[in-house]
Amino acid sequence: MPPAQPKVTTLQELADLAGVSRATASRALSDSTLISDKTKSKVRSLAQKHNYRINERARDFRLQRSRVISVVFMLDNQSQQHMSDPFFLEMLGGIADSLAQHDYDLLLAHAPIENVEHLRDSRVFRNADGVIFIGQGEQHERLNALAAQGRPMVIWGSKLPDKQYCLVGGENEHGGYLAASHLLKLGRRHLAFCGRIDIPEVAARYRGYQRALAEFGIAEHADRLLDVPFDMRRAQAAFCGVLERRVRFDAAVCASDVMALSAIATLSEAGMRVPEDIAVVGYDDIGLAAYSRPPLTSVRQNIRWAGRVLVESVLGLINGEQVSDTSLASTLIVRRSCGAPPAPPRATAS
Amino acid sequence: MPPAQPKVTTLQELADLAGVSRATASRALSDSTLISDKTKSKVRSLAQKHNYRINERARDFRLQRSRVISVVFMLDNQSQQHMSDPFFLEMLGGIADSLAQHDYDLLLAHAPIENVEHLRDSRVFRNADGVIFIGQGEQHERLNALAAQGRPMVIWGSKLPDKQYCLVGGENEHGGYLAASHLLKLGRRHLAFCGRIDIPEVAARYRGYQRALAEFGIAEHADRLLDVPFDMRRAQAAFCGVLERRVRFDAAVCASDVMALSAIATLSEAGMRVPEDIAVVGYDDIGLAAYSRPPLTSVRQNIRWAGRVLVESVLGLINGEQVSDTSLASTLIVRRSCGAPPAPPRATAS
DNA sequence: GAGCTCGGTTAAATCGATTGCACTATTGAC
DNA sequence: GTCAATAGTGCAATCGATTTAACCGAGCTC
Repeated sequence: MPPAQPKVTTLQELADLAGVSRATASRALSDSTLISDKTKSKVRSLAQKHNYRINERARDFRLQRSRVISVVFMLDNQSQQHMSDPFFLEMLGGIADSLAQHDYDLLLAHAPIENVEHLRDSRVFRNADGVIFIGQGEQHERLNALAAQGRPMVIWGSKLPDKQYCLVGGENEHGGYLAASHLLKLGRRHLAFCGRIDIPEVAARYRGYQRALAEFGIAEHADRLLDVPFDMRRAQAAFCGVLERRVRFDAAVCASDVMALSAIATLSEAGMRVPEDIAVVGYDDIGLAAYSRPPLTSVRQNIRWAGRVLVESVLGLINGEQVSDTSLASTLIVRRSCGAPPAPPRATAS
Repeated sequence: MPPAQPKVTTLQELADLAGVSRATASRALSDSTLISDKTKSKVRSLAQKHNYRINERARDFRLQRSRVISVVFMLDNQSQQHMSDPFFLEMLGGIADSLAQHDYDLLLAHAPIENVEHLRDSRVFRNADGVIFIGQGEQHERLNALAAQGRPMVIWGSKLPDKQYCLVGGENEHGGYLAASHLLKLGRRHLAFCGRIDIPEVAARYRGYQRALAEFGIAEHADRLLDVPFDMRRAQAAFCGVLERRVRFDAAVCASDVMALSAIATLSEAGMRVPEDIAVVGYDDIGLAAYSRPPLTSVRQNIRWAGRVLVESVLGLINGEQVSDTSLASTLIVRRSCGAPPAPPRATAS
């Protein structure tokens, strides 16, 4: 039977046990050069033996840091979206993984935020060393104001003219271009764009879409810019409205996969065939995209990687490093929802 | 121009300003009965005027609490699931909302945990006042051991024999029964059950499924208990295996919607029709279920509500209250994937 | 006026660590 | 043998709050 070990929970107790001062014990554990090897090993082995674990909260308090990063999902405050889009989960997973690797915790804030400047004095900022915003919403200026105060923060979004904050984003313009030009190459000529272009990322995708149209010498059609919100239910309502207005189109570029799936469901319900009558492309390539019927063509962004970059960036800012913006590649994943043929059987050696 | 206000960041500064001691200022702000109304209002108005906000981290440190609840997703450590199931997001949202209302923060842990007992000395427990586990995985005993140490923790899952911990769960048995008996009532006779029954919740659903079969006097068929994991990709592989083995069935009860969607995709790909050839029922009623083709019939659990109950329970435990287990209702949402007719046109007054 | 009560306030300890500075002992140079 | 440099350690302040116990003055009793 091991001796009834008096639990060693504080540094003082450990120091007493080792017959040294608290200061020495602290330095021994943090491998300070001031301490002799002999003392170090004595303290450490005692710590090991008595299963002493440093009180991180006390340390963080002393060091005036929290080792917490806030993650704010900038939900559309109209749609009360409640982050139902799997995109968010992917992103959150990526961020959480990266933070864990750096020994940081994650504080989640996802209530719809009417005015991000109000966050300044809230837990989001006060209890965290840095903040990651997912999306800019329509609060570009306010984010600028926050960043101007020198708070370590990074935003996932799209580049805007007089941006002051550190930005990580996908190649939205290119993604929109990929989606549209693919449909055009397949012979579609009456494209519609679905999404709210007052959201910067969506606006960028729309610009790429426009560029593709222009390259093919096709005029835009005001009717075919459809104002569809991200959340599923409201997206469906929007598509119903489109059908009622009898807008004619043979292909749709959607700003998210959820939107695209909602479109496919609504259009099918109304008797149209996908992709024969209307080809659809989504955005994000969420897991379920491959399993919808028909499988959804989509623009893929490596969201987990994005999470990682966001974390590295905000930690860089915290450490006072020079951090530059980052852009992540987008690729088109072609599946049947836009009329592409099913994948060919396994390629044979040529 | 307002006077250049020296920033008041600590209680001491506020106290100095009010000409009282730190102790008095502290009590004034916390509305202690020891302090006269006059002093209270003086301190408070000064606090207001100089925009003083208490340092919560310092207070929490003094009070030896964290106002943080850890949420641990018990992922299947084989599948490395990375919580891609929208179910998790829904749950997380519900928990986050509730915690925010109680002024608690959320610490997210979602790495696959081989042994939950290792969490005992980790940030998950040490930096949080309580822990919520989502799912029991296969670690019932270890959860028991943790709970036995008196740590405030609540588990989302299914009731197991000698359970020691506080449990919140859905009516899994009933849910499985609902799904199976619905299919039976529609005339299906060759049911399959898809899911890993070594997971307690799935096992409970399976028991309900068995009960329904028994009520209809139908013998079980060992072949038709399909070992399908929760994650999409592996689920698909599993269904391909089932097809190769030429298992015959005309209906499937799936342990999750993601699994069901994967099933529908795989079966359709193989040339079968849903629901004509095979009817499918899912579980969870995730947002996308209604938008799949065909719309997915599913057993709905009110996940946001579940999140709320989990939070109330763990906070109750922290406050030393007597907390009892909770069971949340399950309902069947009938959609076309099981052959139910489309919803009738709007009902007219009879 | 001594002794008591009581309302209001403050001094000081405390939570568990880190770190600047002072201090001691050892060593080497002269 | 003296002095300076240096290596190793400890004292005490500090982070920003809460709370116990002590204190002080006013009012009351006897």
